[in-house]
Amino acid sequence: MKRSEDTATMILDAAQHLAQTQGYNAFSYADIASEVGIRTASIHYHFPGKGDLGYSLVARYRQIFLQSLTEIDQTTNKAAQKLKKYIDLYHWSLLEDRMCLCGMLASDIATLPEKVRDQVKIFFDVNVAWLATILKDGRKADEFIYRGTAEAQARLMLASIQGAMLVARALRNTGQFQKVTKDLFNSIKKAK
Amino acid sequence: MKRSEDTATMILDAAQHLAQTQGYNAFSYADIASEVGIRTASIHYHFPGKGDLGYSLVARYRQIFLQSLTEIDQTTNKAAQKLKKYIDLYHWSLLEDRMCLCGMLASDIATLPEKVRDQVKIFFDVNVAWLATILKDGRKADEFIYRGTAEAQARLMLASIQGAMLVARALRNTGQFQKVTKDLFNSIKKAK
DNA sequence: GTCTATAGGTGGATAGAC
DNA sequence: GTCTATCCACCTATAGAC
Repeated sequence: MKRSEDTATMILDAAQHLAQTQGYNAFSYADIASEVGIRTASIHYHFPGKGDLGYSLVARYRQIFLQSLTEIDQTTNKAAQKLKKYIDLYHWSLLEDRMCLCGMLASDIATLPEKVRDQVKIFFDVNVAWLATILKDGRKADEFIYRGTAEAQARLMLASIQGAMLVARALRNTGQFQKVTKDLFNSIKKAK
Repeated sequence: MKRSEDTATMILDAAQHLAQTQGYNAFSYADIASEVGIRTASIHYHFPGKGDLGYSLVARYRQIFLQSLTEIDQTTNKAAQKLKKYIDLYHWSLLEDRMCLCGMLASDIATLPEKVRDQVKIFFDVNVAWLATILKDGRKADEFIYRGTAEAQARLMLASIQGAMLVARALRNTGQFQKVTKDLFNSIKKAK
């Protein structure tokens, strides 16, 4: 019940938490209202329908995620370090028992409004594009070694990370995620 | 509206289809009733609560999946061939726009009854155990090459395959799944 | 075993007072 | 902007006739 921030933000925070832990179809306006400490009618004032809420949710998530990627790009030049920090982004989320928001929405994809679906798609495309750049740079710098195109490897890594989160949460075993992503990292890391 | 089979089976078939395409929280007894051509009360006769239905659903899925694995073991001795057929199991599912039932339930894990959760966990454990055996045999037979333990590699492959389904469905691109799993296969296949 | 009828609860959503 | 009050559709579930 944080009362210091503006309501729209508090609603989005609560909705995101619920969406990441339970899924799009498992939370209600009542759940959000209860977490924020307001009434459901107030939510409708800020987000007329659940579709609007979902759209704003993913749009904000994408934007913040993109900022994180930019920060990673600025803090180091080593591709291997960048990749580790990228994996950490997801790891931190998992430590709070949160799935990636878009990984979660991906499972609900058939029931999402078109505009929300598009946002999820864009999120994955951005991830693949960023990863492909890192992988390409890393191979050029002799840090990574892998067969095929950088984009193909990027798609494999995105799928593996999302799947690792999904399975680790089901097994209630965060360590599983760390092991899998470490092995994934090692599979392309060039031995010194 | 198949009337030839027994009702319980028809209910499970419809529920499984809905669960794999929409998720556990996105389908109702009314949806099943409509697909089967009966009333919701009839479903409650066979499966008193949704938890009972969910449990029976995963238990049957596990059993049928295990049969498929046994069949694979019987049709070939080549580890590489077995692995390909294993991936095909998931691929066929995806061609009908179906996620793996347990991958889908994994995303809904926080909202599932305890007994359903346990079934999902067992499904993943069975997958890892079977994959680990194949990977071990394949390495011994000089078909596969990978670092680390067979079990670690098995966990990576399960996560990658589940994630590949998740992302491919979100992007509405089945070809993506084929590419990713092919690259995954090639990453451990020993060149002749 | 399947039906009709219905209960009690919750879903997203709106009108209008403050 | 937030509230109370309310709407209707849908949810899971049960009782009892057939």
